[in-house]
Amino acid sequence: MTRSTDKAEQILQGALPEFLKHGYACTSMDKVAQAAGVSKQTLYSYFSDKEGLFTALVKRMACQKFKLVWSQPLEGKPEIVLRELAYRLLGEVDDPDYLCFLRLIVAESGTRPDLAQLFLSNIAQPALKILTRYFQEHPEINLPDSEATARIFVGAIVHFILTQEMLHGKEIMPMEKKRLVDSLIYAIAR
Amino acid sequence: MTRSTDKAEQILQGALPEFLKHGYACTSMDKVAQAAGVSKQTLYSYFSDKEGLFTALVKRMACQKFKLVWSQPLEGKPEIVLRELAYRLLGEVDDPDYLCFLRLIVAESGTRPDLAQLFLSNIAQPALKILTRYFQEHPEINLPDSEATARIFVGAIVHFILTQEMLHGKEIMPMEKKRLVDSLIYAIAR
DNA sequence: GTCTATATATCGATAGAC
DNA sequence: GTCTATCGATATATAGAC
Repeated sequence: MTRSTDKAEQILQGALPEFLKHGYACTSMDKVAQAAGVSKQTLYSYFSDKEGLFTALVKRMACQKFKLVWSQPLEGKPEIVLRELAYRLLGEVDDPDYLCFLRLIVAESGTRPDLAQLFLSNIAQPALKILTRYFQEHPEINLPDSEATARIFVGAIVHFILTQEMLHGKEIMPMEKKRLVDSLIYAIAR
Repeated sequence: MTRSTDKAEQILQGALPEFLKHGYACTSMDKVAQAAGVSKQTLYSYFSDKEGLFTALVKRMACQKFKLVWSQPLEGKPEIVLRELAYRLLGEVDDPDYLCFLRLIVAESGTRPDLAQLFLSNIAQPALKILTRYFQEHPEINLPDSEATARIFVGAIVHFILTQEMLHGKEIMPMEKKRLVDSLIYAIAR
């Protein structure tokens, strides 16, 4: 690893919390420079402009920091595996940075569709594929459409995170995780 | 209706497409004034500042333009009713403004939790309540938890809209609406 | 009440010293 | 290569003419 990539890393690490907290428009290059401990000119020597820095940062987050880590393959009794999987997904939002990252992707998806698709192909799609494959390899669950059912499973959980955590529904329309997971498993693997 | 509220209406109508298209930060008061056909000073005579205008606009959208309209109560055979309901929800995103509105709510939910909660209580929660009630009044579907199941139903559809339309997943990981709806009804009302 | 003109601040990006 | 200083553009918000 060369010295220049170290500096780039330093910049990206400084920029990360700024963009996560304030979003693209409300993050200034001055703040990034200050947070990274370098001058503004150094920023522009490593990244072409604000857009380039942001793009590099989102790629880094989608490919490293928030990359889906489902190391071990799914094996075992459906009710156990699906319950374990549901709680693992629900647990990801215990990281506040992850919520901010999701918010950022949605917020910028209108003007930066390529970043949204990068998120999908690196995070959402792998999860769906693993789950789809599990359904296919366990015909005892007897599903008519493994892929569509995988989307229902993931969708119910993502929607729960969206409403409860991201949109602050916890306080006005609370729902216990256990009730959602129980009903989800009843619906799919009863 | 007084003359002043007419003018306020005119401003809000001009501001609507600007905020929907560009988001809060990238919408300038100059552009709003131009779009509404009034001077900038008139803006500030009807609204205290940019924040006040934006808040009033989101309230208007949540209470009027995008308010959930489920006039007729849900009645009939579960498979028919649920299918009809699913397609009605999926059809709402044929309005591009609705997608932008959702994006805006999510984008600003970090710094404006009150607006996110306004969206939930005026749009998301009523939908869940109506569906929950339908489940409760149709015990032949035999669900262990009506409220949790309603969240699964709505969640699967919202997640579909989120990934396919908002995050532009249509092009890289397409899924037919019919497959999702079929599997959803199989999972819940089989 | 409404418009033109402007005050003040901050942004992204750059030029020049070392 | 890195920093300090600054340019030009644009933002919110306001003051004064009519």
